[in-house]
Amino acid sequence: MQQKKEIINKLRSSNLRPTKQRILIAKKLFDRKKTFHFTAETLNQAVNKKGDIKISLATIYNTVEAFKKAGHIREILTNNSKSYYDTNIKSHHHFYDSESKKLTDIDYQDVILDKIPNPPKGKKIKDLEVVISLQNK
Amino acid sequence: MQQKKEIINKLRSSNLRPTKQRILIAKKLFDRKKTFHFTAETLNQAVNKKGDIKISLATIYNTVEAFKKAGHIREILTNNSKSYYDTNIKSHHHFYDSESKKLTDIDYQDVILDKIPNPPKGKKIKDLEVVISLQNK
DNA sequence: AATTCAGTTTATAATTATTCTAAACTGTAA
DNA sequence: TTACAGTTTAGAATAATTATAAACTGAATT
Repeated sequence: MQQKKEIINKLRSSNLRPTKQRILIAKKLFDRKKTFHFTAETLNQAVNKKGDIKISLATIYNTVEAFKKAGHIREILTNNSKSYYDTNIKSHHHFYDSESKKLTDIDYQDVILDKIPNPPKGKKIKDLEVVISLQNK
Repeated sequence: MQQKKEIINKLRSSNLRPTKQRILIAKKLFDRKKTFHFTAETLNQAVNKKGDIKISLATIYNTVEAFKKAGHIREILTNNSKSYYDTNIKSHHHFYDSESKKLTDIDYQDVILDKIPNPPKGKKIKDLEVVISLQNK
């Protein structure tokens, strides 16, 4: 469980002023046992469900972008029109269920890459993602 | 080089009436040596550049969707807001250059997966994609 | 504690990509 | 040649996201 102080430090350490809104969003995102997959829409619902304070959708977008830039969350590849994010920032892989449009983490040790290509000249590898699309049997 | 007849057969075989527009789009897509990566926007430009006939953007979208359903093209995972497609329909992988927003095919034999996870109960694997994001050195 | 001000939030407008609508058009089967 | 389902089209509608600019606020300075 992340204490408020920890959250404030996390924000401060990435040059994000710890505002009421950011603290509340950070709590929703990081104060949980399992990692969390979300879109701007689902985060907005989660954050504005309870009485608390009302956070505008623009702030949801701003904050998600700021957290992404700071490396606190990462964006996941899908071919859905919405952007999906994950609070698990370690390099890892996903199942994408095209029926339910839900993502699930794949345990890191369950994908083993034996060979990966060299990047083109002048480029380096920033990230490698494996996405396994699922369909009903 | 795909002859007009071949293209018409391709369309017919997937129950797509071979209209002027579809034939022209199919030529642009399939009558080339290398596989082709495109978005609705770039395809629209490519198709409407030359004098030929004018194809509306709605038809571009309709046709891309129809070709995708028929399995003549496949959609590629990116986290760009636009949809990217590939005329290479064999399962294969990509580099995604986040600076130029360009995709490049990775030779099939250059990625070797040694282990992949079992799909969840009731689901089967539809596709597996590896995307390697690049950044400048 | 009051002041200051850059950083932040907000409602709303704007933009971008895509899908929908419904009228006009066209390939093809009869 | 006709008839009609399938297709195309312009333009409207929608969905997700980003931009704008006014109001607000955290925190450094007085």
